[in-house]
Amino acid sequence: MANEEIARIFYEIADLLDLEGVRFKPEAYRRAARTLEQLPSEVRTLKDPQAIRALPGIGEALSLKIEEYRETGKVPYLDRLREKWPPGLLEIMRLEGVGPKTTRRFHQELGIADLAGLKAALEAGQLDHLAGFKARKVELLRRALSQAGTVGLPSGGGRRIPLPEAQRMADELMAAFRASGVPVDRLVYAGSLRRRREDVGDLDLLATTRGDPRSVMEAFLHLPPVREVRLSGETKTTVVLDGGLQVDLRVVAPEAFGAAWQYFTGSKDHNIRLRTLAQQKGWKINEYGLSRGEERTAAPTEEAVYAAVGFPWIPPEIRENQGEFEAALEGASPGRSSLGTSGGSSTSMPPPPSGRGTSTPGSGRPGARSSGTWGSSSGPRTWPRARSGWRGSAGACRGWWEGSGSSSRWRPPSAAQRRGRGRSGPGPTCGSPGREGPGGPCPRPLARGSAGPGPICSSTPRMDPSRRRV
DNA sequence: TAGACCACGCATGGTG
DNA sequence: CACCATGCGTG
DNA sequence: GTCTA
Repeated sequence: MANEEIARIFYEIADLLDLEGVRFKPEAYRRAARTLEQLPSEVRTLKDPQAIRALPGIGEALSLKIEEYRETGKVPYLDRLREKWPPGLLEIMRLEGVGPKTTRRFHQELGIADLAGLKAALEAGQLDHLAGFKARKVELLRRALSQAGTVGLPSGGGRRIPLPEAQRMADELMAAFRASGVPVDRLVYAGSLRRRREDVGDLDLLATTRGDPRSVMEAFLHLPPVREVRLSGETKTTVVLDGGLQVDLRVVAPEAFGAAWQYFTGSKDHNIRLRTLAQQKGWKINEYGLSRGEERTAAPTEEAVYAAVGFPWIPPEIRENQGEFEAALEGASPGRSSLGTSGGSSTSMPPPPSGRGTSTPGSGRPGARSSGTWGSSSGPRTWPRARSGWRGSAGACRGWWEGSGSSSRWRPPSAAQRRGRGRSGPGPTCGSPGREGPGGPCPRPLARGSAGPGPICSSTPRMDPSRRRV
């Protein structure tokens, strides 16, 4: 019995609980599901209940359910939930841009129970009478629906690609991006690719610039392989490539590079843990740096982020909240050693051989190496020294600086800028059919090969069916 | 056993 | 028009 | 739901 199986069950329970509007539980189930998925493949099948109970995010109740499933092949709790909701609702909820709230409204207010019903209601114009649903949203829904039919759930969406392939695509994309001549200072990849997961669901790129991030976004949107623009703002843009791969780009000021890279690399659970730990020390961490009250500390390096919370730099490969924090403390405190023990793995420890050096600290730019020796598989690794007392420039690291040197001027991303976005900005998503967004036409309108009467920018694979995140 | 449960960006629609 | 809340999404 | 104070 594969852990994946249980993970899927937990994901489904989470979705159903979401439908019910339950708070916190859904995330708890997903957290547990992610933990199960990440167990080292050699241990795909766990035997000792106690060991399971010790895994992060899995407590009394969930370990019992696991045990239950193992012995009876069933999880009654899930069955009960399933009885309460038409199965079609889950399909609806997986539509792009449609979440639990919207799904429940469809069901409760319009009696919609599945995709077919939704489509019918859409064509009958029933959605127009739904509060909060105006032309724009209806159009987006129409798009999502048309895609669900074609590329839909089965294999089209949610496909994860093997690391090597993802690496190639990232390299190519970054090269093309650079070649476009944008004024990006640093350009690196993050996410599960940087964590060297076996396969990745999307690409995460991070760039820094001292100039106007909008011009960076603009250039990105027009890269050749970009098929569709899902959303695009001043600091964050999401596109879909021709192959169906989603790529997220974030742009921050150089001063925030470390914080942003850390955040964007994840994993989610690692980030939450780190931020929670920071919280306990009175710090707040976000992708722009650290803050404590009015006090603000930028974070040009990842080290600075970890150091603020009292940790050495942690290699991306083990950032899964699977014991790396505990291990880091042991390694850092004189006297003890041995990682292992805690809960799961911490196995995949030794980073890839420095061979293609790109991966770890440098990610494509070895010069960015922010740490000492973490290579050579042998011996107790030397955790990079945590530099404490590091202080960055004051002021939030959001927005960007105009000009440079002492004359540089801080420009927060304000409403004024959004207004000014007028003709030159990226503009919202892809304009609705008939019109173009303020930012001009979508790159590659009418994607080639997009089956069906696709609205602009159509044909996009969907997320993983189980809504699992990278 | 009570209480907390990360932190944020973008798009949309509603309000004044 | 500016502003805010909401929903969905990212790690 | 889990976890911690």
